[in-house]
Amino acid sequence: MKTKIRELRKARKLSQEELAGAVGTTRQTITSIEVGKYTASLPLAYKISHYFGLTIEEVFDFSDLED
Amino acid sequence: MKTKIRELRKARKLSQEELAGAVGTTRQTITSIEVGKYTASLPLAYKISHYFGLTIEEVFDFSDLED
DNA sequence: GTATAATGCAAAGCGTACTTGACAAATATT
DNA sequence: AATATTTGTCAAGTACGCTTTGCATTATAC
Repeated sequence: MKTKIRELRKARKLSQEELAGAVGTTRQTITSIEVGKYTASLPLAYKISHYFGLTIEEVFDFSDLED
Repeated sequence: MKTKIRELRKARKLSQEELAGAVGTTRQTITSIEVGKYTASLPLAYKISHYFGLTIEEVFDFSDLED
C-alpha cells in the first residue's frame, strides 16, 4: 500500500518519532508503513490522515486493490 | 467502531452474504463488523465504502478515537 | 405449519498489525 | 572529523482481522 505519509511528514519537517508520538504509536510502526512493510490499521490510518488535516483517501493509495 | 454498513446494506436490500461476495470477503466478517465485534482492516473498509459510493469517513465513525 | 433464507454466535487456526528493545547505517550539525 | 539525530531492520511476543465450519435463532415464503 502506497502512502503520502513520508512526503507530508517531511513537508512539515517532522521526524518519524515526532509523528509517532503525535498519533500514539511507535517509530517502528511509522517506518514500516512508510516503507510498505505492512498496511496501517483503519484507526491508525485515520489518526495519521487527520493529523495532517486530510482524509484517509487523500493519504493512502488504494489503486492496487482489485474490484 | 460504529458503522453505517447495516443501514446502507438494508437500504439496498442486500443480504450480508451478497455484500460479502461483492467486496470479496465472508458473511461472518460482515456480521462481525456490523455488530462491532472488531474493526475492519483499511483495505476492507475501502472496498465496502466504495461499493456504496461513499468515502471511508462517510461509512465509519471515528469519534470514539482519542486524540 | 413446514420449508427456506437470513442472521448471530462460537471455536480453532492463520496471517498480519503493532510493541519493545536493540543495533547498524545514513544524514545532519557543529 | 566528531557528535548527534534520524532512519532501516531484525527478533520475539501480543493482539487482532479474517477464514472456515458449524449450530441455533429469527424472519420470510410457500
